[in-house]
Amino acid sequence: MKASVNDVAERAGVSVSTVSRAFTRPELVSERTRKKVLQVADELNFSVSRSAVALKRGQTFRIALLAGGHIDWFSARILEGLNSVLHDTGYDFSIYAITHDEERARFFEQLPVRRNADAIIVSSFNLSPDETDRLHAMGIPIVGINAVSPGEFDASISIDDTAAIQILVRHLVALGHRRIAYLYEEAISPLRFSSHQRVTGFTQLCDELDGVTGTAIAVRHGDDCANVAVTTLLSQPNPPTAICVHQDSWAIPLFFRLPRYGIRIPDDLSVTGFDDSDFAEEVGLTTVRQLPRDMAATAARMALDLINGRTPEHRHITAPVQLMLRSSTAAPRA
Amino acid sequence: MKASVNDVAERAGVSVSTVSRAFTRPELVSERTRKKVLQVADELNFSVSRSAVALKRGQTFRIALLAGGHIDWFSARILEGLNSVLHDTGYDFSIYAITHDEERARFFEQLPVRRNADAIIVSSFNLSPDETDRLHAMGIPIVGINAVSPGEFDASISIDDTAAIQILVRHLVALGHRRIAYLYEEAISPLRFSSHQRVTGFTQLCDELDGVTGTAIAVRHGDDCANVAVTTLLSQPNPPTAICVHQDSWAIPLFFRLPRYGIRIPDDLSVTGFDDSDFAEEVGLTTVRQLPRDMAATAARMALDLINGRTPEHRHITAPVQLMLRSSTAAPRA
DNA sequence: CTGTTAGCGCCTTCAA
DNA sequence: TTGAAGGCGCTAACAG
Repeated sequence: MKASVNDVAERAGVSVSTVSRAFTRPELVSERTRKKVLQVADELNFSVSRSAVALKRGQTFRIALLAGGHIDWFSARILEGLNSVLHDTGYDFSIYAITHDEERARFFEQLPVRRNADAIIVSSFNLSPDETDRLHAMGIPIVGINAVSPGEFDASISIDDTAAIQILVRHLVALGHRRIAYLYEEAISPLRFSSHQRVTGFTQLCDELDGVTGTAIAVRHGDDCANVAVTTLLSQPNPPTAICVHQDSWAIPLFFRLPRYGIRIPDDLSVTGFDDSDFAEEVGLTTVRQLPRDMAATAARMALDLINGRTPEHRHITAPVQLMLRSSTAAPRA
Repeated sequence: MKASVNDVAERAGVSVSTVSRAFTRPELVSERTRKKVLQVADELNFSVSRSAVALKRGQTFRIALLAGGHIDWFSARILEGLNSVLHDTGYDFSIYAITHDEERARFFEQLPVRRNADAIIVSSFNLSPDETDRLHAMGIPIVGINAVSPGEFDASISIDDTAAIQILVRHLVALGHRRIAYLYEEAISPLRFSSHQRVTGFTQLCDELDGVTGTAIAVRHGDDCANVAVTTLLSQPNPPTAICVHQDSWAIPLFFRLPRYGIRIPDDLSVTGFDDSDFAEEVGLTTVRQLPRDMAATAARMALDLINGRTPEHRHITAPVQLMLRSSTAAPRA
């Protein structure tokens, strides 16, 4: 059932090293021998054992992925992108799904990755200096995706969250909006997610722009975004005329529930999202597109470079974003 | 940087076997020795190399996951569920993302999993007898999730697709609907996805029920579900009063676009989904809930049992579904 | 171009 | 309770 190089060697009448070479460096083996070996290998259902290669070469052929515990639209794209590059090079994934702060603490304390991954990819996490140090102590390359860290990653690719949110703000201001709200996720832990930069980017630009009032409103985890939105709209005489939400999926409740309470989009309220995820086009949501699948593929290539001792052409990349204009934004009514 | 059992042994003044035992069978080592070893291991940043253990034990500590190339809501839950059980037992994932038919053919021809996974988990695939045979030839346990196969899996967990769709039909019929349409995904290859059973289940029950007309309509991959729906409604004098769609996400376009053309849900048309995925509650979609995360966790436990030579308590499990009544279904208007 | 051999890091008899 | 030694399957010198 399980043939090894020895079995193949014996049956093909060659030595084990020839078998090994026939697979790893075919150019060193004569055409005829190689064909013979490959044929026998096939007959015997042989294929190279990654564990053995790993042991011999001192690699693990495993990539650790540190990401949020819930695989949302973004994380799913990240996995797809990583896999599209890494799978064919023989790499598998160790998925460290971090849901709670305790898990996070445990991860950084125990570093279970030690000696069991060739690289670690950090997605959408902000790391503290301490955490970055711990990671580096493992002695393997660390690649960040949308992960800002005071320390340095060996490589990284991220969108410019600040610039991205400001594009949306400028779009709204150009339409004539002067009172804008931003609904963001109240972080469970202070350093949780890198996208928190959007909040500060939003606030800053609104402050700078003459006559523009920007209000950042925290949505507690588990709270309903629509309730928060309506509360905001009803709690002041001059409510915002536009609401930016942290990510596209938050806009769904707004689209469905606001009209029932007499608030039409975009007539009474403009709404913007973030991500350009699956249904954004469907519902006509103005948003900022990022391409996490592509970002992850790039991150994977950089990781491979670093693992193999090559220097990636670029080590720190800013990924492009694009404003997607749709029907959820319009000029405010007089 | 990379300490091995030898380093730990030397520094702790014991033999390598003692170090090994301190980790794998602590009960065989005296309290004092064990503490000493663990302490030194910590100082040296030691942790057991999975590659070496794998080689020694003849396992791989990898699980192959065969699934669709796009990680949708369902696949993401599957990954979460598998990882929740398998991660802590030292298992990583080899993700075989099958997008095209050629990829599928290549997979079954080359069987790259050979000797590089301890089990294979097949999610949402229908396998041909040939494919099942090929899989079995690898000599590792095969566990199916929502995967129906003429051959046998070593273990499986699936919902009853036929029963599930029929619950929805009966719900609609009880409300008074007599003309019902079912929008299903036209399979790219005849054996593609197991959920095709829903179509036959739908058609069968409608045929059986007196006075009920069921129409199954194929939606081509990439086609817009809303266009298909409106076409259906306008192409006959007595159009359906209810539409069942293949999965929740297809309902989103209906909710958004139908009202613009004067079709209100549920007043003019009842709509049902399938899955109870994230936004279903938000938009008030009547649907059937399945719990893929739980199913995957169960599948993972069965896989572990089979890998370790244990017999799972149940080998073939039918997972529960539940009708989720919401506001997208109502009695048809006279 | 091909064969021989040592050893990657660990576990597991077997012996003490 | 601990130690010594072989070998899991493969690759990379080194030798021929």
